Amino acid sequence: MIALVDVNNFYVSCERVFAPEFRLRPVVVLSNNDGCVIARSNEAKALGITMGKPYFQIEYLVEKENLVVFSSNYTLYGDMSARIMEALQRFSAEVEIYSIDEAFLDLQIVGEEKLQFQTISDKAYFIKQKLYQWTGLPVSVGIAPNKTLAKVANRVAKKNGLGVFELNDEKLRDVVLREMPVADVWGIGHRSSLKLRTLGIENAFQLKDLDRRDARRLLSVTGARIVEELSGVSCLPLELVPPPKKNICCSRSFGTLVESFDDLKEALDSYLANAGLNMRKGNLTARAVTVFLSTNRFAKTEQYSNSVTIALANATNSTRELREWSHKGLQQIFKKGFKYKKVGVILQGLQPEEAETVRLYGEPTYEKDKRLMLALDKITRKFGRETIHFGLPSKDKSWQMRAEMKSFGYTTRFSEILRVK
DNA sequence: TCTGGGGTCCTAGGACCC
DNA sequence: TCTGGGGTCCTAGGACCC
Repeated sequence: MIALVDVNNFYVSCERVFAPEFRLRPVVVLSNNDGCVIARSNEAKALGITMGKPYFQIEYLVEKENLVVFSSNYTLYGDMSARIMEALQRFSAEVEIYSIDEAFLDLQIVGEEKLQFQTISDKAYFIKQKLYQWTGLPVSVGIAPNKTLAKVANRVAKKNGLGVFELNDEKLRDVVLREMPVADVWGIGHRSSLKLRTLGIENAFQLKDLDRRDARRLLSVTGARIVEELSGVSCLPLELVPPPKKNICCSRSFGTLVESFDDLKEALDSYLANAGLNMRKGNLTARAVTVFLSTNRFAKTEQYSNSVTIALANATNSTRELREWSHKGLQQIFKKGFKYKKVGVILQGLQPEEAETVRLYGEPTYEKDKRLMLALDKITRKFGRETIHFGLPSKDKSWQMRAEMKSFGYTTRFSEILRVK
């Protein structure tokens, strides 16, 4: 059996671990720049706050409904995620980390556990209790014969008040699928659900019984697999080892609009530094770099957005080299007179460092770059991202993100450790 | 005033090869 | 007048996920 374990309202739950006084109040976590709502407590959901809601539209609820608001604190969430994932490994040899707050497990009762657990559900309750004890985070567990149905079961687990639900029996499965809108099925998005509606398919049970050829034609192989899985066939294996990344992207919206080329360049440099660090962490090199920028897409003023991709003669993981290319790219697409909201960089055609070919020209410089990057990454890891970077020390960084309600790095910085009064 | 960021997979069509 | 068959690689756009 496959179990899907996920943390309830993950970001909110992380905040509540260190601010238990907010356990009964409506809480939301905002996206970068304190832009949109990206996580909600059940109380916040009950107030009608939807996912992706712009914060300025619900700000009045702070006064009116005692709403608690946090800027996102990814260092905290990443660390809490690592704790959950590490803990899960103790309960199963086969764990697929699917997202920051979800994992699929091959769930079995093995060896001495037979004395402890009668059923798979018993074990799931035990896992749930232990995770809460060890991390302070509440999880839900859905159990079923395959991943798609485990997702379905997880959804029931969230609603039934128990936090655990096993979906094995066929009759029970059909009852549950009938209750489930087709758009809530994993892999069926907005577009597909509209297409399905034209065929009169409204719920997951009807989707399960969709003619296989229609499924293939309408929803491609991805959809065909979903239909199979809903009827109990397993098509999606557990991915125990994460496949290597193909692209690494880093971009941010600015705290205030940016007009000057130099400011854009400075922002781009900082995103590239981040992407480069990420790439080298995976021992990868890039064969192309894309730079993109855009004005505020919600503004009523004239819009401009553009991107350029530069294919590199040699794969590289040198931030210094990539920086030169990205500056050339930025120059190509920058148009004076616009107020920019966002710039970003994508490293593409990633391949393992070992696959690098010897350079015909410039090899000595590149060798020096490699040593430079090693030193740079070491310093960054030890002292933080702000310690050392390419370019001139900046003045005001008007482009930096807003994050006015961010909690502390409780678990990752000694200076910000929780104090008990 | 204020509206996120980072990914993957699939398909169709074009370019090219023998 | 008639104009093959089989394949790969790349890219853009669409759709989806958290």
